[in-house]
Amino acid sequence: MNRTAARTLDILNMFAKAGKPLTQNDICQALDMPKSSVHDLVYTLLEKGFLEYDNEQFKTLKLGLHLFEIGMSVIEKRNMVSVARPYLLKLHEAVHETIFIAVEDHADVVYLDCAEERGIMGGYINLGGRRPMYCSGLGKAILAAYNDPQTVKKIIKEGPPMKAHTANTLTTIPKLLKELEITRKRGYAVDNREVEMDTFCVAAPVFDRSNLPIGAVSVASVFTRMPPDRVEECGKEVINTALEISKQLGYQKPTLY
Amino acid sequence: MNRTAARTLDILNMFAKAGKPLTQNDICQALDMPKSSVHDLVYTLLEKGFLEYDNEQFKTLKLGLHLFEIGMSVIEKRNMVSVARPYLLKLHEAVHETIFIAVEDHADVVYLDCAEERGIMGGYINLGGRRPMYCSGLGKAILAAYNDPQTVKKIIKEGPPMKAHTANTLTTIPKLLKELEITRKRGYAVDNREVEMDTFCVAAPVFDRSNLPIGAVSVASVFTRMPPDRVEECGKEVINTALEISKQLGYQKPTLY
DNA sequence: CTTTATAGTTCATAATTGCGAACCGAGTTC
DNA sequence: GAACTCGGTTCGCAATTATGAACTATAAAG
Repeated sequence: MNRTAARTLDILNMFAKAGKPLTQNDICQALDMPKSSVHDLVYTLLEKGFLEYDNEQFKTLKLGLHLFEIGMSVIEKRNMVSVARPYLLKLHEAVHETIFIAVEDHADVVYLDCAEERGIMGGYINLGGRRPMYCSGLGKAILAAYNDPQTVKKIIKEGPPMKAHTANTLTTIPKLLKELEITRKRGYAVDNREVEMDTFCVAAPVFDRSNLPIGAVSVASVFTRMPPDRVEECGKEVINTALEISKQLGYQKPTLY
Repeated sequence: MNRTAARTLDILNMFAKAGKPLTQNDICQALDMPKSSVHDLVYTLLEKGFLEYDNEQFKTLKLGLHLFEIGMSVIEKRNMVSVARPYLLKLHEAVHETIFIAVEDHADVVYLDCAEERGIMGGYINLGGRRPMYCSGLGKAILAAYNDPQTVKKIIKEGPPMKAHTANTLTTIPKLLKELEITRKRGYAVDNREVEMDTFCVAAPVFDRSNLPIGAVSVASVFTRMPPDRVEECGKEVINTALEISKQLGYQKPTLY
């Protein structure tokens, strides 16, 4: 790896994680780099608009708007999102819950878009944010769609060890595989308070023209609003929506899933 | 400037602009770099998740999802957007047109958020996208708010020369300054087909606690839907919305604007 | 099946970058 | 007001990176 390039990218990552303006010195400490080296890279990042000075505090830095621009261009080109949008809105109309669409990335799901006022979930989820696949409805929908224990194991092992977020979290691969078996039969995945005390989701996978799962759609709600018959209803809706999106993306197989 | 860092960032920019997967060779040509140098940097960008291989075509590269994550984190921290969102939705309810919120960046406005189904504007505008300030309602709202010809000149000169996008575009600084004078008196800015043949916008500036304009809100529509009395109506609404948002951000002065 | 073209990889050495130490400037403390 | 602190800047030599040329892999053409 090229050290200079790696350091440059590490600095960007650091700012993204930090969530607050930082000084050059903060970078030195966190990344264990000499001041003079940080100085040179920060200068370049400033020149290129990837960093800017914060107006509030003297000599503190933050990520430049330019990175927002680049970030948006990433998903504009992944056209699942644009194809899916009208379907997400329709699903939202139908169930009046927050709708998410996400893709797999390493052992996580990454939230790409939502239909609903942001913040109604208590601000837990940000677009661009991540969750481990094993404890997310979206993640389990995708994993179930692979229909292959080996693939599931491989994916999960790419990420950090499974850990309990709540009493309901599945923390071993056998438990997860059994749950995926049920998910496949049921047709939709369920997150029954596996990552937060009160959230409850149902989710279904989206396939592309090569019949591989490329993402998932979810209906996210709170536990108290989801008695069994409501779960069933939302499950049917989310399966339908995911299937319609899949068809738009060239999915052929008349769904045995 | 640090050449390695600059090249690394240039590669990211190139992918963002390109809008399609690229090969290492494409990079060599576009950025005039030797193959071996590109190779090293691409390797690092891949390792760090800033680039990934495209599944469709062998050995072509595209921007990694990780950059979407970073991009979103940029605006999460600029809290005007989160504060503004409910107001944008309310304004949308009131006027049933597409609502945008944008900030200034160099001589451009950058679109940060919208309320309305994406794509209703014919896909002209993407969140994260840019327009020159001089031919955008949002831009003119911000410029008018500075209330200082020197500042306006300085900002406009940061960008490329003013150029006509349509017959209505203002292409000289004196014309622009005169228009800003009218804008100030009227209270809202107008884009009367200055950048596209049929779009018509009204916009008003958003201020922060130091009473400086930090962005603007617009109602974007098409020319045929905007007779004078409708413009007046939307103008009043957008001024109100911008003011409410400004107040939330600590704006004090009871608005002489 | 040989040739040509295209894209990527490797490697030794020239060219650039990294870094310690010294320095600056603006606050704070004693 | 001397001494200390915290953040940033400068500079010359040691350490790392960049690169041309040679090489590999794969696909397309003859």
